[in-house]
Amino acid sequence: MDESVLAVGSHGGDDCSRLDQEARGVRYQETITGEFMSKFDPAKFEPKWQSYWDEHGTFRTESETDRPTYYVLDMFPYPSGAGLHVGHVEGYTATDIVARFKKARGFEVLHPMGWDAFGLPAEQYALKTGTHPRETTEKNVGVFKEQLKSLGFAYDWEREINTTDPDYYRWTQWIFLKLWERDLAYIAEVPVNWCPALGTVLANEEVIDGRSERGGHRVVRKPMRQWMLKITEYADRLLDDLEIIDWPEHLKEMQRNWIGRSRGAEVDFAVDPESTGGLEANIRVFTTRPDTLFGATYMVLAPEHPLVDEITTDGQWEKVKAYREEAARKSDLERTDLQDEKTGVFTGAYAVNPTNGEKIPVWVADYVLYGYGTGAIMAVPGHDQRDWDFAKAHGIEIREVISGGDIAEEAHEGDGKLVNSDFLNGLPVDEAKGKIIAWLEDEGVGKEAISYKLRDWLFSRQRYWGEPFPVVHRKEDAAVVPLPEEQLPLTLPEVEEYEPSGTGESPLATIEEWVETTCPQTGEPARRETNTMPQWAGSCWYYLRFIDPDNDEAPVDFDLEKNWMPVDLYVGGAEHAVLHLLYARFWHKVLYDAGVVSTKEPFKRVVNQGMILGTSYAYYETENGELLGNEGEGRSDVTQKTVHVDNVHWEGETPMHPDEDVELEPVVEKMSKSRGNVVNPDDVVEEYGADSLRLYEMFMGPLEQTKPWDPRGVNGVHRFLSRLWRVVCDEEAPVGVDESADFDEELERELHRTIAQVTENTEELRFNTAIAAMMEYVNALYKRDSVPPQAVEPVVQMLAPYAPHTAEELWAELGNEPSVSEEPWPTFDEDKLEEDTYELAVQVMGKLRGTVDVAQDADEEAAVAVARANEDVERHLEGREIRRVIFVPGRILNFVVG
RNA sequence: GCGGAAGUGGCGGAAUUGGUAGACGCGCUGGACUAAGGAUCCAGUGGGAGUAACAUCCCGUGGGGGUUCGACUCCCCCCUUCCGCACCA
Repeated sequence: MDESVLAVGSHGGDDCSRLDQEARGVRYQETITGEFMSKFDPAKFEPKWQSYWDEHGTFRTESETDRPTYYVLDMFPYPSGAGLHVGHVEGYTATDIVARFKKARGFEVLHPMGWDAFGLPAEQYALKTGTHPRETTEKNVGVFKEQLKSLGFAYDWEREINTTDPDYYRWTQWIFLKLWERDLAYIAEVPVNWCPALGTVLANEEVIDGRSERGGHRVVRKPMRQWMLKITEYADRLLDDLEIIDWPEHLKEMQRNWIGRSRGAEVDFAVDPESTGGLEANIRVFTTRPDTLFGATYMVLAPEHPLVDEITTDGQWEKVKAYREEAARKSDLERTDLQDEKTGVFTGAYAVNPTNGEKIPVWVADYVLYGYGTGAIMAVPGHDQRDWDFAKAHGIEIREVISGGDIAEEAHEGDGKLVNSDFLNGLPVDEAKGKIIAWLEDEGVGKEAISYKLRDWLFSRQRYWGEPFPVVHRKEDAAVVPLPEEQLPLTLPEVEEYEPSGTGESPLATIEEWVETTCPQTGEPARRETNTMPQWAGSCWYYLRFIDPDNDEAPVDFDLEKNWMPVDLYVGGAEHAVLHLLYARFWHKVLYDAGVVSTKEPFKRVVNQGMILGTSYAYYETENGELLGNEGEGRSDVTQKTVHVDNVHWEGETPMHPDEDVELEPVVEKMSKSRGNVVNPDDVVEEYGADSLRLYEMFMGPLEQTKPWDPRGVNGVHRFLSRLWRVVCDEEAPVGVDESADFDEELERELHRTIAQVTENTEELRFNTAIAAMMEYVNALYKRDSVPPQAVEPVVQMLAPYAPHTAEELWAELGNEPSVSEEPWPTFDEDKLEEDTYELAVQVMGKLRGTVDVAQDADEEAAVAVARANEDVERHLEGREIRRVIFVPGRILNFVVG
């Protein structure tokens, strides 16, 4: 028996102070305290084991190993000032269980953690307080790290990385140079999402409903000089390689939608020179329905389309100009949602339909997007609802070219036979498509084409707190010159002001001595790039750096990469389903092409942990200040307000407003500061210990599912740990561990069944049912007076990944050498799973009429004999003819009677 | 509107190559131990009928049809909820 462990586990310490603060009666307090401390008290041993793992390097990973490798990764956090929330804990616990489990199963496990520490919040805090983002970041990282350690996660902290560390972003810059060398990075003057409040541009993905994803500020379109990455060049591979990875379907589907590949044709329409005063021009459109070409009755150019300037006639110029200006002022939001009526203006020009020579009017309308396809369309109102709406509004002809619908009522977008289409008449849609494409190609006026929703990645931000671009702009000839590799990292200079210049340039532009430099090739005067990279950059490749964090020759050693990649399991929030995962896949493929890595895809398996919801307490306030309870729900003249959870006044089971006589309504919703329904992991750890928090989050339900937090639920798992604790440690418990206790067959069978189920469930990430199985087993132990150590030790070993501190403590208490984290996973014996007999369900006409015990190897005849000896069964068979007997050994016996 | 996922006790959830629905936990009810219990232990807990009690029977996995000896599980139609995309030609 390890005495040091015992000593920590028993009386002593300063726990009284906490209870003092709770202002309980003195006598009550003493009794409770005394009793509590001889019981299960995680605070007494959790920190001890955390130090033990640290000191012994229990979870250090050997990069070079002969054992099979397993790489399990969390989406590393942005270290915000708010600290860790229960959603982090959910994902991190899941991976921690897997890491510890795989280690016990003989794998060399890589399970690292780091910080995605560039980003807006630290910079905005700097704007407000003048604190350097580096300081804010360091402080927040400290808090996060302490929180993670307090939860006992088995990270190899020697591999900790931070994206803001120059030794790290040196390689982010290096990868950028690879992109540049491969012609995948370029500068363009593009209309961007400019957010005046944040003083920066945002990527399309960072704009939601016309507002910034972070902070909800207004976003407008503005043309600016920007860095772009040619992710579109990889669109096909990003789409096709989804087939070779094991991701949840919804996630793949979101990526497919985002890439948005569609097959169709590009068709050239000549502008009729007569309508434009002799100007010759060509309008190229993309369409997925070339079969409807004969039904095109007008064309539309996006307002931004450059041809608008050329073809608009003098008579229409004023109107077109006004329309374009209005469209430019509108945000994307206004161009879509707020607009029922489709607006547009006629340019005065006509185009010629190549199939029949017909002249059709060319309009400008903002329902056509400049960024998709060619920015121009042929409009077929008979067979496209959007065009139909527009044609109706502007009195344009609607022509039927596919039969089967009623185009007077709505556009017919489905299948049918071609009509009014010359040589296509009579064909179904599919065949017509093939035939018209062939015809277009023969005539040289069109070809088969593929279009994508995916656009090139807007890769620069006008911020200070990001990776500087490793390039200079030579003044002489405006050439963009990359820095040579040996000059990396290009570090961020110190600045006085974090304020963006307001014109769109970053604060870096104000640091003369940094900006003014010379060209590394010619020595001529040059300016540094003052944009910085977006936050996604650092997270695009961090999983590689964990494999080889101290390498100063390369981002990652090629052989080590080969040994560890791809990541076997990657767990994180669904909010990164598109952006981060798509960008990281893109960079990985570029690195693959550049020979830096050996794998085509970085993440073999991805799992999104479900959101944890909180309960808030709502009431409703009318315009004149009257407060209503749930009777206000759904009324349009009221505003929903929330009472902070801590301020709810409980009248028994009823939540009441603290000041008014109003009954509150519990609402289960996403946790947010403003709702006052955020559960702080630190509080739970303090009250119940880290193991109970871990266990509860895993017991709540399936990992991927959205689940409501039940504050009483933690109690249940805490009770379970406490029960197991008492079996081992409490002499007054109704059951104790005793060397001489009988390890009977029944108990042994229970144990082996438990091992089988926990093993299988853990492997499949079904932690909730694994925990349930362990609970059942512990309940079974409780039915006895005493149990032998060999009946308890395996369950302690299986508990270790889930509740590691408690498991370590019990393992030592059972007289074993530390640490249980170094022990192999228990095995089970197939032969010990089954009894000699089993309970067979007997049905008559499919209804359960009784159960009987039959021998394991009973055949149908034997089973029927036993079943018919059962009164209840026999009663239902009485006087009826047995027409058929269905016997599935081990499962069911069913009599079909006449 | 389109796409994806899902509807099971008072609550979170178990159980699907079709085979005893409701494991495990919360909550609740009763009892034990107590000066006390928000500790612990024991028992019970889907709904209904029935019995002195035990039996026993009927209904039941969002709704309606179907396949089958047998359906939470498979097929068709409908309803609801959540998530994502949203004028992508």
